[in-house]
Amino acid sequence: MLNTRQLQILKLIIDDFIDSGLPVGSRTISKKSSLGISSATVRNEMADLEELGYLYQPHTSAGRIPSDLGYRLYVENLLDDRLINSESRILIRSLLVSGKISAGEVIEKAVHLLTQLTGLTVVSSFPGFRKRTLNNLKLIKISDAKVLLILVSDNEIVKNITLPFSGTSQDILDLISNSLLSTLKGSTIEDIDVKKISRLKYDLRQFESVIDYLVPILRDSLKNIEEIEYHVEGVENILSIPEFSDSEKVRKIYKLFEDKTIFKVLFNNIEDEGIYIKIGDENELLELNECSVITTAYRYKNNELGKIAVIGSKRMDYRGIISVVEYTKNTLTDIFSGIYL
Amino acid sequence: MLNTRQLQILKLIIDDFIDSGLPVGSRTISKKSSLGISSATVRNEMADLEELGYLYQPHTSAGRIPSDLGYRLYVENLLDDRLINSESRILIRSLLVSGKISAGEVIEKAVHLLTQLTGLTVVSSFPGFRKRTLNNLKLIKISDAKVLLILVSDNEIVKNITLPFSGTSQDILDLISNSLLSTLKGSTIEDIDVKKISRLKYDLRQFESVIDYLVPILRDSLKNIEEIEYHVEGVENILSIPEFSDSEKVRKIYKLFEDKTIFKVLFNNIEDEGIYIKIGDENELLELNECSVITTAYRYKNNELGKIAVIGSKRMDYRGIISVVEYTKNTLTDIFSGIYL
DNA sequence: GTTAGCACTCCGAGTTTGTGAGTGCTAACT
DNA sequence: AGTTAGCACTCACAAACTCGGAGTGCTAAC
Repeated sequence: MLNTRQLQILKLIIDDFIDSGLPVGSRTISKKSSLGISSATVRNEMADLEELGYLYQPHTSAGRIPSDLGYRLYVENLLDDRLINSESRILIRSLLVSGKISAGEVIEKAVHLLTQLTGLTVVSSFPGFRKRTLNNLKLIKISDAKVLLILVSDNEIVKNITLPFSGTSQDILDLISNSLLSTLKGSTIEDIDVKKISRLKYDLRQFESVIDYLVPILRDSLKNIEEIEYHVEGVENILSIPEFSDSEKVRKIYKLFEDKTIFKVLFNNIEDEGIYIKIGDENELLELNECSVITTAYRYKNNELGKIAVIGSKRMDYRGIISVVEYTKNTLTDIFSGIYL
Repeated sequence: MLNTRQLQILKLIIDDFIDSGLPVGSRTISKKSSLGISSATVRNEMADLEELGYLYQPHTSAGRIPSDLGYRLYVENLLDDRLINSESRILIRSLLVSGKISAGEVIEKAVHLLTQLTGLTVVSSFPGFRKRTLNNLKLIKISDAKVLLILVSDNEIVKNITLPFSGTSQDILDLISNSLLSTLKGSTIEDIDVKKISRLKYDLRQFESVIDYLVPILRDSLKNIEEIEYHVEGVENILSIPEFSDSEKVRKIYKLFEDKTIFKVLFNNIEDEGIYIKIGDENELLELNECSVITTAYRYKNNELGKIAVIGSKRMDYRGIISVVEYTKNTLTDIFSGIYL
């Protein structure tokens, strides 16, 4: 569709705009280009590129700015090979020594690192809990009126749930814990239902009244378990996007991140480990239509996907950020595949 | 020092400035005041008040703005009786039905409510953990390589600590848990030391090698326990303070809240259940010298203090906010004193 | 002690002006 | 046919200017 020279010019314009944030004029390109081309010629090409929708002018007699379509072409065809500098590589790779800490903490660390390295806003999701099978379980007495239920899934996620539950001792709770565990171990969390729990009554007939009391509480609590855990960091970096100099817009974005339900939308359609890029209006969330979002998924124990999104200005350094995100994703996949544990 | 009329005028000026945010002129006060006083007279009084340091002019020929000293006088002597509207009262009182949920969750809910009611930034601290005595403890196997240590304090705080610990079964962990608990129950968390833990070796001679492995890990983990838990909400409301239209300042504040060590400074010197007010430069943290901070402490189980701070513009509605904060504090104290459990 | 009156100050909003970067178009050149 | 020099034109942005209004301090009279 576009000839080589047009592509070159488009790339130069976008590179320059990403760098400066100012509309790019024909003279700038003429001087930068190694084609030995005059500004007049560049102007002609620019007019064509604008007609095709890759560029636009904020006003007559201003230089050009890439449109969303222009960025799209840029990220798909005009990015140089992804490369990641060795400092970043070493930093990210340091996640590997985290065999000692929990999976959730690894993700937190990864999000923190990505925020540092990109200077942008980073969001991650951790694979679901409800569909996992139960591996361990304990009831722990906290006070006369409260008991803590600890659930451990096969993917090492731990959930603490506080239950209102009085008049029992830790010894009885231990017995109930063990019974519960032997009944439920291997079920998926979402499959745990009253029927299964009720079986307890027969195993532990001497505590029937306790069990009667516990069952409905347990059922309600299990229903309320959050499906996915999210981590967010660097929201304040939104402030450095010039489009958000208006503080009302910034507040909207903040509100957006406070309500974690929106992350479902953010990670919608991310179904493999590829790098997904959404530019401006391509984002479903219209609060983000001045942003670009780079998303990918890491593989958790070969069968589930955790997700990572980096949110920044449309003028972000796509090449650098994609490479860092990709490297982080691969590292996480490696860690969770167990190779390095 | 100041006569009644001067106080009245100062109050009118500050009320007006809090309302409008614009320098207040003599004519405005002359019209508002029920004293039947001309603007010229007000001007004379204003000149006096300025000389005494309670007011200042942003420039000649502008109206007056209260100085930090003026605000100080205002909050100490000129506030009407604190009153709280019944909707707020009901909302806050609804925290009482939270006997079912954990203390930490109650605080979170309270912080959320305060953010809603004040429209400002709210920070809270929850009483220390290290100085509490240990009430319960469990080791739970998460995977082949990881064990979760659950600690429960006498004030119902629960800590999860993941330990790298391989090659053992839940049965052995249960035995160790029980031994550990009987050894440590009643110690304060910070008093748990290697000597005490080592006693295990003699109780559980058959698992000597396991214990040898566990002790140093446990010791290191206990050292790293966070003293105090903090909750923050509504940081985005900082954006609506006009002094923070400069986005660089906002970033600084955000950075401030990311590093929770600063909360220690914030809650420094708050040692009883009174209402503390810091205005502008009175704040130790110079990032907050355009803000006012209202702080108080709720009583936790009669012997410890949790703390609450509301951070907003110097132009905040002191009366309303103080009353809401005070009512929340009292409600939390009631809840944790156990009266309503 | 209070107030009317007045000269004075100064901000801020609106207008004017000038400049520079950029454009599109045309005509000449290769 | 593609490229380029040249030129008239456009427009945003910044600096300079103008002007009205809100507010002041001071003085003199009440």
